[in-house]
Amino acid sequence: MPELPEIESIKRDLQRALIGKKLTFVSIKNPEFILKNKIDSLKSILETKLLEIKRYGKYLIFLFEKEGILFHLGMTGFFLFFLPKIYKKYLILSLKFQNINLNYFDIRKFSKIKKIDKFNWRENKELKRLGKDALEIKEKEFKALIKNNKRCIKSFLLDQKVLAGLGNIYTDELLYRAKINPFKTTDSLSEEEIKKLFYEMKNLLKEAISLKGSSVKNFINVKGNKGKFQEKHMVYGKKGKECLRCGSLLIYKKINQRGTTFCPVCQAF
DNA sequence: TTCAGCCTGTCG
DNA sequence: CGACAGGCTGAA
Repeated sequence: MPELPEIESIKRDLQRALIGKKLTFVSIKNPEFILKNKIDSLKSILETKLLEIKRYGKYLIFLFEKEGILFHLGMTGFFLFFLPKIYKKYLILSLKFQNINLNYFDIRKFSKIKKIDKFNWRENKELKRLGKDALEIKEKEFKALIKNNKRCIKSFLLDQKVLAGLGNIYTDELLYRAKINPFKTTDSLSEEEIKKLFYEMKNLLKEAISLKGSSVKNFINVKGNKGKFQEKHMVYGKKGKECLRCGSLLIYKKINQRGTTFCPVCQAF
């Protein structure tokens, strides 16, 4: 479910509420899930303070005094400061930070939770194989990555090993804004197009973060509220509708098993 | 590079 | 009922 802007929104909400607080109680509500994630126990973080929360790509990293915990929310993972009845059956983990309860849920159970080394958290196996974070990457590095590649631009943007953070919503929205056909190969892009792509990516992500992410179906933030960026979507989930720029009908095709919506005219091949 | 698989829900 | 869903992995 969540891509970079959603994870960043979650991170900011969690930070505001939890930094400096001591983890006083942990309760595992779905032992099979925790077992599958190979977490033997969470004792090492109990009774220690939460010092920092980081985001890298679509990962969230909680740094406690002695150890870190990494979360990847998959398609349908979410945190809430309360426990609604309707979500009880999806509850994985309950954490108590002094006076605040934090519950972690996952509907489809594609998420990942791991204990990681606090000091070298970036060296963790999962994080190490990610490319540069989409918010942090510099124009020069972005250019170099693109030139070093020759598959279609959509697969390139989606590949977390190259660029971390973009998912299906934001790649479609980005390619629409940059007026680039998702099937175009990276080596066919002009300097102009690459530059446009880079700046549109930064703007798109910043705008999405400022509106607290996109809530198309499941995404809710820590307080249970929806994001607002879905109101700004131009193509995602709009196949068959008219392009807001030129009026042509938006087309839907699959790329890498992912639904892809684009305007055949504005984003001509 | 493709494609089933991981799971659960919803929509047509 | 099948197709699809903000993701990702591992095997052919």
